[in-house]
Amino acid sequence: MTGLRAKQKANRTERILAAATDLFREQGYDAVRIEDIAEIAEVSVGTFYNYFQTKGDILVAIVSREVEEVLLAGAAVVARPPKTVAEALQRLVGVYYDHSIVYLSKDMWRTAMALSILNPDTPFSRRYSDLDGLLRNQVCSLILALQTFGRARTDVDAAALGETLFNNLNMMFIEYVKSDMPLAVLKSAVARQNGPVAQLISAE
Amino acid sequence: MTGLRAKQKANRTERILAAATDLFREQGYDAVRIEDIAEIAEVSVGTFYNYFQTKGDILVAIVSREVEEVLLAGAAVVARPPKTVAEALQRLVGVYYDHSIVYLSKDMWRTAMALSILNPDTPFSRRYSDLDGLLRNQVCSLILALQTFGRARTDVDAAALGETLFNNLNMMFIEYVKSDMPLAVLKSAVARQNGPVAQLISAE
DNA sequence: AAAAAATATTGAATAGACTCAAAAATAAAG
DNA sequence: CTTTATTTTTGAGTCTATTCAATATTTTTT
Repeated sequence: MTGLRAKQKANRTERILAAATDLFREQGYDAVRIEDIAEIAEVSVGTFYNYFQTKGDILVAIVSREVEEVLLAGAAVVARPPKTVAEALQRLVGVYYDHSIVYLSKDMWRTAMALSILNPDTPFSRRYSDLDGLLRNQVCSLILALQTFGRARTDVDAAALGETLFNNLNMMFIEYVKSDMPLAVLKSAVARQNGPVAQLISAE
Repeated sequence: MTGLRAKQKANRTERILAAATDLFREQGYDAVRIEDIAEIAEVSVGTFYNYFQTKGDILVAIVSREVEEVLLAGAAVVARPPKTVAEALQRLVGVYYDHSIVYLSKDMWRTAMALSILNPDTPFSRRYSDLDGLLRNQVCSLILALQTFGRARTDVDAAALGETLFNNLNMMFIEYVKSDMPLAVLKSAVARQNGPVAQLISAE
């Protein structure tokens, strides 16, 4: 039975998250003050800090929600991968990138990524890192699936290769949010980078 | 002819950098206050801000100096690469990592990387990004050198592959500074990841 | 349903990064 | 060597994330 307290807690968490999400999107992370979030969420500053450890924490929480969506979208690609290695990789990468930018601004991504490096031991940073790990595994799974379907050579370590490919696409996403690069440029750059690997591991 | 002003400016820059380097190493980035740096460097807080835009800026400046050393060390490996692809890659990676941790703590690296993502347009962040680009090129050059020496297949895009390999080793370094992973574990993880690529591009 | 215990909220106080108008130091001009 | 102009330093003041002791609310006990 959910007591009054539990209900209020869930309610406040939701209000704070919603307020922060809106404000971060509208004004950018830096311009938003905890006071602003607290006011819109109708709680005090102190209460905000009862629900989230730091200002960065709530951003990482918001971004983590988004990464969960990305993960789901990626799973669909792994389940029915395109025929060739190059196409399959590009499809997965495209899904990742497309989903990543629907709700979150570059500013929010940049800040969240920076903060997860800066404070890796915060609960939400851990969650974010875990999700990153799941994405990495997903790329490995894709390679494995391609091997299973006879599309890729089976004499290569799928996990090792998948990790490398994921780390590359992740680092390229960082470059993207750091700059004013358009999404299309990011995608074609990664396609080009994946080219040699796709060529080399494709089944003859 | 260097006037009095120019001399004093160079002198103060040096004092501020030295003070900040020592303090960051001793106490960690967060624990050091601008006031502390200013006091040891024998300038005022305002003057500090005349020389560096932000607290993060000076850290990125310090780290950038270090990356220049790493770049030099890497050049030696590219000039005379080991015989096999796997060995050559591992030698270069090892040189990068070994040099990176001589003067800078994990805390300093973590903070510098996070800040270069957070404020990519600060002058020192640009410099840091540029240096990263040079390191990336160095990995590409290594692949190219291996191809030239007949150690690697010449039918693969060396630049594309080099970028991927660099982005991977860079991302793994981030994982390393985020965690309490020992250096040896980092190195063997990257060696494992590079395995498939080395195998695939080695000349028959 | 009153009292006691446990849990949560609150906002004034703290700390430290950063700013900026006045003062000082250096350079240039007369 | 003065005077004027230019550049630099300075530190008190501002802003905002974060803390914490007092207060209020909810739950448990009697």
